[in-house]
Amino acid sequence: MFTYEYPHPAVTVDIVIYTLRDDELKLLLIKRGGKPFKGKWALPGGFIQMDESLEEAARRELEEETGVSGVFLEQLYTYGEPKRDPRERVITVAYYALIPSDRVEIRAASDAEAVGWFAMDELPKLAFDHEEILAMAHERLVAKLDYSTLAFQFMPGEFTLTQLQQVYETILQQEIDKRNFRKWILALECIEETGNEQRDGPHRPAKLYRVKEPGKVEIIK
Amino acid sequence: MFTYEYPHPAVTVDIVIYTLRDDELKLLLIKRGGKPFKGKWALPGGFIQMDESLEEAARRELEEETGVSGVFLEQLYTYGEPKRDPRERVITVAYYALIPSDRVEIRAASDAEAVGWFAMDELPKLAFDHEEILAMAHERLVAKLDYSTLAFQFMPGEFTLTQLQQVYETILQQEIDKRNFRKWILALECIEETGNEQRDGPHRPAKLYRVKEPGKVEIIK
DNA sequence: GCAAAAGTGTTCCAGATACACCCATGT
DNA sequence: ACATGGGTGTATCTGGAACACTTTTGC
Repeated sequence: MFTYEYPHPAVTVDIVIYTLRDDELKLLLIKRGGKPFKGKWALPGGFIQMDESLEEAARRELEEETGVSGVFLEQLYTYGEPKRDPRERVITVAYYALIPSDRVEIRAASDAEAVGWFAMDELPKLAFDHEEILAMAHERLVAKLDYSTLAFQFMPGEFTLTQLQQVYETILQQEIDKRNFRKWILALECIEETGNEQRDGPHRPAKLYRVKEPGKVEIIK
Repeated sequence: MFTYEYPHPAVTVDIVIYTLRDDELKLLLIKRGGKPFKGKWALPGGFIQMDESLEEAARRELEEETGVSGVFLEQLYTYGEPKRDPRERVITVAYYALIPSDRVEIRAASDAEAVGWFAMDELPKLAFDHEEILAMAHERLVAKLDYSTLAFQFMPGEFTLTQLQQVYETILQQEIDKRNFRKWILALECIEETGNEQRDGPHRPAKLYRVKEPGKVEIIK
């Protein structure tokens, strides 16, 4: 038992975990195994521990649910409406994470009945205020695609320009001219040819590229 | 006394309160009257109450320190390093506020020895991690000046284009071409002539403008 | 009439957009 | 040989940047 002179809220982290799969933007949801909202889908997350920072808490939860570490993770917003959790006052610090398409590996965590990747257009109703969190995460993702090199965080170690273009087209939901896209992306000087080619059908092989500084997300324009 | 099954952090809000005064960007600091960091300067802020939202807490603190309400206030970032406060685990949700130059009125709050407006180049050493908060607030302010109509939040009800230009020049710390600035700002169609003029010296009077939708901050470009 | 700030247009350049064909391969 | 996706260049448009003189007033 822990006792304080003044009331304290509980603090959680919730994470919007994005990846690209089957040419669709997908995010990870867990089916809640406990109260409240038992049986409803929700963002992965949990209570912070007293000896870890907020980002450490988010990375711990991320790894518990997906097994991945070292991926892009950024704080999104903090939600603290007094009644957002029916149990007690809970303030949640929301993060969003991007997982490269070749590192997806779901692990069912103990406190969830089920885990699943959902496309944006097949989302179930969510627990708490998680739909609001999702809306803000998506807004941020779309915005950052435009003014930063965030999209590279979805790419595997080697990729073709067409694959990269599909990432932009999938998230922005609009077609992009191939020549202009290539001119623009190469002018950023953030990627380089690996020298390898990908051949996967009756057509000319595609050059493979890699990101020069994989961890880095630069502001552009 | 308040008792919980698991340990809970304390949660505070801290506010970076900006205004423009004497052609300088200034922010409000308070001299701490209590422990920890007694006698040091810090951002205004305080513990959240259990029945108010985070933004309500920030607005309450803002009004306690300055007397103003209804001004621009936006969440900045949440800081939660385990040791950022020596007393106990304290997580702070930082906000920043912009006060129009004609509404500045300091009120000394009970928990502060002194209150003062500081220019960016005359800041004292600050308590806690408040310098980090300030750095992020300034970064956000400068960025938003470029891609939104945030600057209007500093303006009084009526203002001249030269005054508006000075706001940009002061915050961005660079000179702007008068003709290009006027062309750009008028093309936004966010301000309109009031019909009044300001005459204040041996020169041609300046037209006065007002913001069409004073509360609104639009994303531009 | 002079000093001081307000007001006003045009040229130039760079970056974004629009657009269509040839290339290398597997079957 | 043909079907498939990979790869490339030019003309145009648009928004930003550079730049100097006239206007109105108070003294």
